[in-house]
Amino acid sequence: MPADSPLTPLTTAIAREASAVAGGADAVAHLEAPRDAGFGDLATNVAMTLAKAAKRNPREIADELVARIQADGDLGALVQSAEVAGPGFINLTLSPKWFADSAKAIVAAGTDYGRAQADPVERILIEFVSANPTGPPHVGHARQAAYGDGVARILEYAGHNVTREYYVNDWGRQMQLFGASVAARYGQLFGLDTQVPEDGYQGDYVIGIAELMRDQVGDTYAGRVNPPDDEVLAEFATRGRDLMLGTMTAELERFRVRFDAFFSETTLHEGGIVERGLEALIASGDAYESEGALWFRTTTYGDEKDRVLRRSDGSTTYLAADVAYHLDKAGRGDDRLLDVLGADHHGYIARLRAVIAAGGFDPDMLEVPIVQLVSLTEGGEAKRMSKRAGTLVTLGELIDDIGVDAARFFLVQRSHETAFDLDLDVARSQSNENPVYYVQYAHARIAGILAQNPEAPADAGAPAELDPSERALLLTLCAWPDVVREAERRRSPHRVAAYLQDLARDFHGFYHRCRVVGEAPEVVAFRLDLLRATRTVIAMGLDLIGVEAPDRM
RNA sequence: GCGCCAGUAGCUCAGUCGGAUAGAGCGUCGGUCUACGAAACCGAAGGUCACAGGUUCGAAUCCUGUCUGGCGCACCA
Repeated sequence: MPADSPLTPLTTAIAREASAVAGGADAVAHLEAPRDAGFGDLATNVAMTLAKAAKRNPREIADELVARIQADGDLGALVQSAEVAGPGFINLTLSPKWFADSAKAIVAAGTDYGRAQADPVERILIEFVSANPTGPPHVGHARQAAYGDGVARILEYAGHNVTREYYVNDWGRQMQLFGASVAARYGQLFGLDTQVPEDGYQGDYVIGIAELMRDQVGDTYAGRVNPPDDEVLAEFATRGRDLMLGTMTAELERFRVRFDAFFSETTLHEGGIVERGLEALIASGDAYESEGALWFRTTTYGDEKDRVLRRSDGSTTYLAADVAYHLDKAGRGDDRLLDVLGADHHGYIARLRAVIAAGGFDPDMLEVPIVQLVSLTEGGEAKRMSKRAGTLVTLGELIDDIGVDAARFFLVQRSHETAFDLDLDVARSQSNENPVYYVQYAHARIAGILAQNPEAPADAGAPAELDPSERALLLTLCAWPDVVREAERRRSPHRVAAYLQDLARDFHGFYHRCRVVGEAPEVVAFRLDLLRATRTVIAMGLDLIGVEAPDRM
């Protein structure tokens, strides 16, 4: 059973009273942290939002609302004090009983706290990474992987049905060049003077692929690669792809990212699906012949210019395959398609929407989150990365360097819409300057206390007094369902990371001011609930961004 | 030239369905371990929210314009 924030009943009750004050106008009471903790536990500006509709002074509305809150039996018991401040804010201080009840409720909800809030529930297909199988995944792919998988986890947590898919660009000129490059490296393993094509793949990893291939087939092709014939090239391309995809998925799995499906571009060509897609576009009038080529009239759907589908030499473009692929995806019965693309592909969005629209689907079913670039900093200086020079940092190297937990945390820490610098020195450090350990440490500390099995009576009642740090911690716990909802709605895993830092900070503050073991029974009972609730929320939050929650560090 | 993303503290960035004195981490300075883990806590300094107009009782947030940076504008993928 999905569990709401303990604040929800309060919010609706206050909205109800506010509406009554404003003569029945619709009221949404937004409860949020006040500017200063000294003002109370929560603040609401509901009186100000109603001022216009009710044509009354906001302070007047606020005064009346406060009187009604104090007069109401149920609300009065939960609210210790309510006062009007500033232009019409109402500051609320809640009773210890409310805090104790709320902590209990969160503990009772367990891992259902904040879960399954999606409305409506959708079937969602998310495609991400989709790196060409001609080289190892690099840091940019790592960010897309951390983002895409984080979004997928959050969507699942929210209750959606999610499928993760990887589109494999295993067709065309790049694959041929890759095959030729592997063939050359393979030949070199047998002492042949075979050269990687000038515009081919020069990276050393191709040697590794060639070695793996030699392990598989021995010297079978040794006599046929100098120079290679078409059949041999095709064989090397196919095998090279499979091997590269193998290391790709192994690296991603190490990064805790798994896909439900890999969709091969080649199957679209060989199955005649690309041709069928083009025919459909011609039939619907969305494609036309001009200058010897076949064009997709994407301008109809808001693109800047029309795009070529089949070149004048008869070969099809990348877009032609993507037409087939997206028509296929749109027709599978999903409610929503997410294509996570890198910033260098954002010009492609209009084309993709055109495909969806031309296929007769609602173009709004397609969402294309763009992940901005990530660069690395080390020793205070930008780490230069070049594909040509082979100084590209791979996902595997990043993991070996800073670890999966730090890599995933850092890569989703910032909004995907912002280009950012990842400071390797900070990410590497196992000290207080590393936010991922800061959060994990809070989890481990709680586990340490709970391992002592402190005991408390079940019906202890609420403490008479609360420490400010107890109030702050519980109120932050109350925000969890909102954080998840925002992260889901806006496809923003970074909100989860930021929240975890807030929560860990509140916990560490609480830890330093409040002991658990050896206090009065009702105090132990309340604080144990706080610990359990915090541990659960931290563990769930970390899981949503693919980071582990250790009991010991 | 056109389009997308951005410009907020020394650095890296949150905050942008308009709300009180704009936040965090790191860095800097100063404190705190004979009690559940100091990978921690407490305090201090640090800002013309790129700039200029506009809307509003109220703007980092909305509108217009300008400047700066990244990325993209293929019969490449």
